[in-house]
Amino acid sequence: MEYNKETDKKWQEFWLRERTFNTDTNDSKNKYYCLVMFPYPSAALHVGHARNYVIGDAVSRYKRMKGLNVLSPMGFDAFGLPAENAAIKGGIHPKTSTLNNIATMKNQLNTWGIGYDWEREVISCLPEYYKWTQWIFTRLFERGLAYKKKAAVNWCPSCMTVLANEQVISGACERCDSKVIEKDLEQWFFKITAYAPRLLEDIELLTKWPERVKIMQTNWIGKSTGVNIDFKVEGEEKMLTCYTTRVDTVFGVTYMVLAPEHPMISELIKDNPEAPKIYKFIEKVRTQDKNDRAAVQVEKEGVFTGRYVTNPVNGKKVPLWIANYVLMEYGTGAVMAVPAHDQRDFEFAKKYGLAIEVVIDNPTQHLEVFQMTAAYIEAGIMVNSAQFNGLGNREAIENIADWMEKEKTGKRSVHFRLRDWLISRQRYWGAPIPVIHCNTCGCVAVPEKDLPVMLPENVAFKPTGQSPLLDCAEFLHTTCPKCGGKARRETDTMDTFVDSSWYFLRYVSPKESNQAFDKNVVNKWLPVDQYIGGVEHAILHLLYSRFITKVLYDLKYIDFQEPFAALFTQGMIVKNGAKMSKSKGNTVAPDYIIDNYGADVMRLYILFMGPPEKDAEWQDEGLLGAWRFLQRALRLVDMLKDYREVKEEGGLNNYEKDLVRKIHFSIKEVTQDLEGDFQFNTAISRIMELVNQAYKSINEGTVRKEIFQQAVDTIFLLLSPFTPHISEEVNSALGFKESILKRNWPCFSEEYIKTETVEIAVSVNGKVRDKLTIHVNWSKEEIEKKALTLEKVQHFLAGKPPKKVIYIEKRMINIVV
RNA sequence: GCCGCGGUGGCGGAAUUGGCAGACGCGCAUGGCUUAGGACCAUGUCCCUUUGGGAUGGGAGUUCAACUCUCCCCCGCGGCACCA
Repeated sequence: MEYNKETDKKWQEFWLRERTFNTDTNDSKNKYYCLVMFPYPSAALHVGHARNYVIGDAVSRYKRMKGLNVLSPMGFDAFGLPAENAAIKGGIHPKTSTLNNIATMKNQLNTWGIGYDWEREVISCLPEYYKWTQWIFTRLFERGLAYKKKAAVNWCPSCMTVLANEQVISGACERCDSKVIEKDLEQWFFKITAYAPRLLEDIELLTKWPERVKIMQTNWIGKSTGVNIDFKVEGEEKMLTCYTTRVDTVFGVTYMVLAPEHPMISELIKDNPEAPKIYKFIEKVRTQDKNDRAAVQVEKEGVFTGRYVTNPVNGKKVPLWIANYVLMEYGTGAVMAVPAHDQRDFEFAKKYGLAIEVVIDNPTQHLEVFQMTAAYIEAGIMVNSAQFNGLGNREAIENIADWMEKEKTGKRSVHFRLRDWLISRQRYWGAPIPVIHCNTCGCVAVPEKDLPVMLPENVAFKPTGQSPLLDCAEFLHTTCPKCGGKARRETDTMDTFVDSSWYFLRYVSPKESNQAFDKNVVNKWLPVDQYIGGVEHAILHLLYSRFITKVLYDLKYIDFQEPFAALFTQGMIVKNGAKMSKSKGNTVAPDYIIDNYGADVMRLYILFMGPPEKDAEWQDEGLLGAWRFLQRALRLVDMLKDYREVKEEGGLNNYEKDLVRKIHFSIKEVTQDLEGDFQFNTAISRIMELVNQAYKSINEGTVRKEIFQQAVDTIFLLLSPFTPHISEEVNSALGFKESILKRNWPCFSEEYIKTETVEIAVSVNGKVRDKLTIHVNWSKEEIEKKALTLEKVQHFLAGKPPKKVIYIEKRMINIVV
């Protein structure tokens, strides 16, 4: 039997014709929603991309054969910067290039034999989709969860737009790697911080998510518990609130520090003759790029405000400073400084000659301030802390917090590292934010009947730092939906992560023109049963999607709180030790492989190369191995066709027994591998062993045709999620009329796997010395007796009786001498 | 610095969860077939000083038995990071 490009084509057309992958969502019985993260449309896919879809397809095909009603849709995350940047360079409109790329990509996915329900295709840059992205925005806006504010934001000077916190990687833009600077700008935010506690708590519900993703989200949300303390500013009624997790050190405060961005600074220094100097310092810090400012090794710098504050626990007056090491975004932007027990404060105090006071003593060696070269941050005994002296500092944290709450000098408080999600972008290729600015009514959401706010196509979209839509008069000028007066449209567009934070809801009813999704169907089909994608989305996309899902839940549009029941994150394919990328020139193009070997060879190798959740090194020779294996398996089909009927009377002979056992054992193992954590690599190696056994039995003994046929049939049934074209071909050659997907996944019986005899290892002092074939009914004593007579064992016994004998059933016997 | 993941032949990787380390595949070697190459078939393939000894990053420990458990250390990858 031959396998070639025509085979691929034949079956791809067959699936299309038979509507094999089109799912009726009205029937949700035995539903299984298998979702692969929708891609950004790119023209040049490499095998690294292919891995994603091949894994998803293997899962979807396997589940179909298990009798589940599988929904497997695909779409495109089609807004975004690359198309816009390419357009600026090459002059092709982003819409044109994006739609072209989509066509190319769909075609590629088809040639790989990936089965999707293309009637449910979702393209985020088309008005019928982004209408509902805008609608979701207006839902959030109405609840006060979308708001505009002037804030210090991350600005990428190369992309000429703002970035969400999540898009800043070590102080650089995640897309272009330029250093991000801070700017004060009026921007739109989603109030994801309001959901921080739930986003954190509900991680517990995600039992089928990888641990590492959950940890990353936990860290990103970054909960910390501590105490807010009000320090009174001397000579004013004003209070300055600081946040600390180390309330045990509160008696050791010797100064207080504000972030340079702190809003009260101007007021506090207005009478200070040194004010210009202070402003100069603040300016200097703020124009520093974020990465540099955040680096630990950066010298701590600060300036005295001329003001003093009072520590409420002991009435001590301490100086108030401004310093580069305090962040406005975290806590309250004000920090109580305890140089004796915080390394940053210690360095700062040393540099500016500020007091240092020990309040936690080292139990093993008494601390003297003048001898200290670093802050003492270990556990210790409270000193100089009034009634708390003598306590361990760990328990003092709770005691002091209780006391301060009672005295009303402080209040327990929880802080999150998570920031609100900055969703506005000053770029063209995105969904317009559906808001109208009216001089009398203020910010007004565009009413649902006026959605979508269409993105005009005829726009000069050079990045200038301002939104390109500002230059489009017919877009900009409008009337206020409330008062009908002259008004102006919002010209910023939305972060593409807004588009992708709800697309999984759209697939179940993609053609809906009156609502974002059909509530009934969504509630039946979601949460997604299996979500598959790259680990690079561990924080951004997955956190945003969880957030939007919770918002929609609260607004009663859906009745589930988490969008993805199970998550699988596959590893990258690397070549020469590096991630595949065009710029590195180490990509491997699937087209070449498809042309020369066929889709199934590529699919098989990709799945065989290693555990799917781990990175894997691409080796061209590996393809050859997959090719050889499939040829070898196909030759069995030819052999079966010309097989002479064997006259065999009575029960099975040993060759037949071995083959039958291997058939059942393989089904068992492959099923287990697929039911577990998608261990395709070991599943495939099991099938290889079955093929090897088939050859062995046929070559060395006589095997009845029906048993041989059962072996061949099983091989291709088990292979079919991985190599669907070949499997369909064989399935049809064996006389089956319907798609192999309509057949049941094979069953096994333990009865056939059992053996009467088994070979066990015989070890002496834990070291294997010999083998022994035993009958499964033998008692431990019998086996022991046999083992002790073995020559190799005798050698080690040297005439003495064994000290101890341990028998592990059907595995080994260990003799201790 | 903190958190997480990982380290097994020449290579990708297995190991029933404490029970025969190296399944399966690549590569390599020898032979067969072939005008030749490829493909295919067969056999072999951890190392050594071989009645034996040594090997799962290094070192210790628990155990009859450790890739697997415990402790210390080294290396690689990923996330977070002046978070008070």
